[in-house]
Amino acid sequence: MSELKIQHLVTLTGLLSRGAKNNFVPVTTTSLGQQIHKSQQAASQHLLELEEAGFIERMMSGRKISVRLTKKGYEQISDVFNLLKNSMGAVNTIELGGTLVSGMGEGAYYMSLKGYTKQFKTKIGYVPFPGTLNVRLDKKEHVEAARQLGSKEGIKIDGFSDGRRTYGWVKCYPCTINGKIDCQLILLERTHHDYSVIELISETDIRKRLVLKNGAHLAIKIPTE
Amino acid sequence: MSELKIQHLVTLTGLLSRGAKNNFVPVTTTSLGQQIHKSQQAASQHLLELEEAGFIERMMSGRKISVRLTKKGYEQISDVFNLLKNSMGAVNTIELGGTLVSGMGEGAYYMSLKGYTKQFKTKIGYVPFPGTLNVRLDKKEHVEAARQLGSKEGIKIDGFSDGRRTYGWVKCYPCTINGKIDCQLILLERTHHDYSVIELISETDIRKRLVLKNGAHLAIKIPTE
DNA sequence: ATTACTAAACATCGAGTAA
DNA sequence: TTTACTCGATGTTTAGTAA
Repeated sequence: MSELKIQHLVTLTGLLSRGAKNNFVPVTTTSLGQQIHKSQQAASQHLLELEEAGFIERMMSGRKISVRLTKKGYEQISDVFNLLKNSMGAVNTIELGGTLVSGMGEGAYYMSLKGYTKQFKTKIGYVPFPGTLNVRLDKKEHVEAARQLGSKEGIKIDGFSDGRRTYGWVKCYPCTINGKIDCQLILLERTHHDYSVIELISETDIRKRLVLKNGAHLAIKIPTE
Repeated sequence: MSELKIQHLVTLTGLLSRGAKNNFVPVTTTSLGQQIHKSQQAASQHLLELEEAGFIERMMSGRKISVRLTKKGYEQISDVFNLLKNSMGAVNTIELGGTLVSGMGEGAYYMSLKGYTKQFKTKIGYVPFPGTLNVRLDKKEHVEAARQLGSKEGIKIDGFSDGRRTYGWVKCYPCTINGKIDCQLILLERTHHDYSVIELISETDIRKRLVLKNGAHLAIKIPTE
């Protein structure tokens, strides 16, 4: 990762933020210590060690110190920055894996109600094929990830009432199956305590398109942000 | 700086780069140890402590571990990233301070030679007012910064010969005086071993414009990059 | 005021090892 | 195989203090 001792990165960053990239800037070990939440003595030692390692240049005028980063020092901090940048950009998808199971058939019924289909048309752009794909998540961590998904923003289909009973909201999350088929993972208000089986809807009949039988394994990717 | 122990930042970054932002990802303490250049035991301990501090969630299936970052964990690493980002962007100017002194008068003579003025006109856009502003740098670190400036790229005015003698190159660095007047700091081949007095040229007569007497204090800012 | 030394307290690490 | 414990070695920080 780096020649730089990790503890010194903080100190180096403190110096950088004081403008020590190009200029010698005056630094007292006391103020630097406060900045890095360490003692005056620690700051003093860090400066000595950073100089020894060639990351900074120190210049004493009387008892005062001025410091600036060397090329090497700046490059080190820059390396760490890039590492962090790359790591942060790394993952913006949630990946789930599971087994296709037969639904109860109720999903198909509910999702084809006028109260829902009108909203689907405007909010996800199509009326779903009648019938949901039910996928059992086999791994603990995938169930947990699905639960986490529930706390994120999705496309909200509002609930409604037909006078006799009420129908809960549905949240849609665009995703892909096996990297090929675009579909929506839906979370239902009425079942939102069980994340071990998820439901997927799509414009076309996915079972037919992928020639899927119950027991087939599916990989589902959900982009986030 | 952060609630996060600095030593754990590396571990957290390692997890992040494995995609542990949204998904639980399987992690063995041995492989994590290798990734962060520490032992299996250290990695194990880091995970325990990171969980305790609320930065990650661990999930054990048998002897295997899956891990993902919590919101708090991601925010912490994101904070560090932003801190670094801000620090890195912080300073792109060199700042010098010094006292106005009377020049030898030779600067004025040399700079008004045809061999130079023709190049000034094309390379910095004007023919400088005849006469340079000499500024004595009073602080050690400013002299050092000026020396450092010499190793950077500037606008190069080539030397020339009039048949009897040769005249050295001049490097120009755009800068401002007291945040107001645009001018050029010039480094001369013939004097480039002494950085304790710098010379400034400008299109107009700076002494008059700023009503400067010898002994006046000047602040000079030189943008870099 | 300042830097930086010493010595003791504290933290971190890895070898060995249990489960 | 794993994870994670104990414990001795090593590294780091701080209090006290000299200069």
